[in-house]
Amino acid sequence: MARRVASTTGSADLDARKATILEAVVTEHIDTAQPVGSSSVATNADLSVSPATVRSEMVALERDGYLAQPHTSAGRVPTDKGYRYFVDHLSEASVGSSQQRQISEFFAHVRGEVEDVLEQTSTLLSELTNYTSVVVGSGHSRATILSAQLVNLDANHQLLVSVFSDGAVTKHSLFTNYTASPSDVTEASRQLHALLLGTSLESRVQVPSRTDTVASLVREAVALLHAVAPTVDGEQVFIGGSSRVAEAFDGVETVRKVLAILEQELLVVSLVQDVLDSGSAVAIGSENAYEPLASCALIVAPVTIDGQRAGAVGLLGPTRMKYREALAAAQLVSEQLSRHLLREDERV
Amino acid sequence: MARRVASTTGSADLDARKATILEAVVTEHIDTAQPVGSSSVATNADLSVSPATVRSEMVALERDGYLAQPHTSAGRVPTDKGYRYFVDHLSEASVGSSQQRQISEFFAHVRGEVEDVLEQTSTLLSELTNYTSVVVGSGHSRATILSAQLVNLDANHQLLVSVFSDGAVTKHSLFTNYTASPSDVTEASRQLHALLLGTSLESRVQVPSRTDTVASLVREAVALLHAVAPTVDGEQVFIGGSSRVAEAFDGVETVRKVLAILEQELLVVSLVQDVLDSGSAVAIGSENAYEPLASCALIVAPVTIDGQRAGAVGLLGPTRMKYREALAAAQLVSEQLSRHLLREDERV
DNA sequence: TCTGGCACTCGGTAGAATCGAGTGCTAACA
DNA sequence: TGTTAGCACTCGATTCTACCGAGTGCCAGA
Repeated sequence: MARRVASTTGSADLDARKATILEAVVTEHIDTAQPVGSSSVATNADLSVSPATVRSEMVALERDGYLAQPHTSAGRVPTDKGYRYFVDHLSEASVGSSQQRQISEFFAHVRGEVEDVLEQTSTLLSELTNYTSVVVGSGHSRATILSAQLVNLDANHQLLVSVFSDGAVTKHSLFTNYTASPSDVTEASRQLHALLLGTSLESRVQVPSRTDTVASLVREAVALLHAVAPTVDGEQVFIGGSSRVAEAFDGVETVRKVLAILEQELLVVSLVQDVLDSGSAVAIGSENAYEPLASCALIVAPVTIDGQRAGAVGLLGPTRMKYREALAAAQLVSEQLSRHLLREDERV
Repeated sequence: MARRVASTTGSADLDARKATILEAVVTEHIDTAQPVGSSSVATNADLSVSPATVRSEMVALERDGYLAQPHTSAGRVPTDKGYRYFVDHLSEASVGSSQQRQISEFFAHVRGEVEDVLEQTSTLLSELTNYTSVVVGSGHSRATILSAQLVNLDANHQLLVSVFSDGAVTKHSLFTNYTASPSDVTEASRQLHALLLGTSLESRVQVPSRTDTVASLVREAVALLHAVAPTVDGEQVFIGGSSRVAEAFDGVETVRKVLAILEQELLVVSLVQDVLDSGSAVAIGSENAYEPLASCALIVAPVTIDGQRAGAVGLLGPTRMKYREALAAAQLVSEQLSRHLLREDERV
């Protein structure tokens, strides 16, 4: 398991007692949102030592950057590094059985287009956890093309409609500076279909080199499709429960900043991708590449089809979020979603 | 112009001085978010009377429900009825020239699919006004069908892909409890295309009554398309600048509630529709059918193509929003958008 | 190495005093 | 009759103080 921040200071594992204390502080702070004092740690965590002992350990933990004091004579609060240690040493937890049922129930009955499933999944995840959820559906560059056609909207404006084996349908406008007759378009559409059928967006396709209208249409349509394909443009982002941002923070300004981020799909995609690349399942506070997320944690679980990344599900909450439950929920949902999409895929 | 609330108490127009005072109170309160006192009205509004006179008028305005006092010995605040009067008697204002340029600029250069245009329009509107914007694109029930095809995803799962004259592309999954061979699907697709070409979703279509697989496929596909069409399902909603909700209110709880509403597309559509139906351009506070919007105002301007409602643009802000500017912006954008869509449409 | 004891810090809360914006009322005035 | 100046009054907001207590750091003793 990655321990990015912890490793930067070269610190090894904490000894058992420090670890227990850190865990107690994190747990209680997540629960109460208040600084945690030595005495409550001494009583709650079942190490039979006095508050004074806990205190001296806390001093050490603060020195090493795991804890911080809002001000003298207040309790301790975990730092990002403290949360990081906590998360990295989290005992695996499974989601509650009622939630488990809710998830199975959902995937057993959900039906319809992939987009709808992804959107509903994002709502599900948000309702399960009470955090804002993010579902990213990656492009369909691996899917094969089942159908491609050109539809004549206008003498200079055709619509390229493609259907993919994963059930996706895309449309792209093709504007030409020459005029194509309806019959040209029909013929181009026929050729295009024959040409692209069974290929994927990653395939090389032999386009006609002739210069007549039909050939030009075909050439431009293929180029259009292949040009747009590999960009992030293909990524679909679904945000669920954005109103929960307002539950997670109590400063209106923080809420505004976080919402502003969620509005930018590209940014969200890249944040999620960063977490996936980091090798960890969570980005905590300043680990997020984006400053306004300093008080947020982003949990991400990949969605795969046949071992291929097909997207990701994520949860965005405050750094003091309930990592154990949220991680478990994200993981379970991503697994089930992967399985669900695979099943859809295999039908082809 | 409608004066829904005002008319409920049977009150006629206010006399000139009361109107001036009310306007002054509303204007200042919108600006400062503070209760407005008699003296500042006396100096700012250019009726040459003393604060005492203003005061006695304010008493009357409060009695009639246009103003309210947060507590004794505070200034006055407009009620929803007060805002309503203000809005109904608003002098027409045009948007600033720099904004006007921004809007023309936008519509001169925007290109691509309708959905993209609508989404970008919503961003534009939000940036122009600093309020959260709503753009609703209505269904394409009037548009004629340019193409319809069935694509075989699976023995029991076909995808119905339709292309409309307005450039819209829809897809619907068709699950059958019988098995259709690829050639059946191809044939059904051919028939379907011939059958639907040139019709609109409102047209009656003569479906084959035979019971063979192909006919069944055709019949079910037509039914599927026509069943889904007239529902609100066809409405597309684009929210722009949802983070600005957090700017408009300072209670996190209010922000949460409003965001929660914006998450429900159907609700948003119906709210917008309500305003359109009301005959006014704005729903203020409790005029909104939905209680959590009691502190919000919703401005709506219809988008039309050929006199037909094709959607709407809206702005959601606090009741103390800048009505004049926001109304002007919404109106101008809706006009330009209508023109833009019409141009797209006429090309067909 | 741990612990109990203790002085100390400092944010939060409660209460009192004060301030002042704004009101309502009244009596006089045009 | 409508308008105005004057004035007492109200009440939220602000400031100040005192004080409480949770929590700390340190130290001496077990």
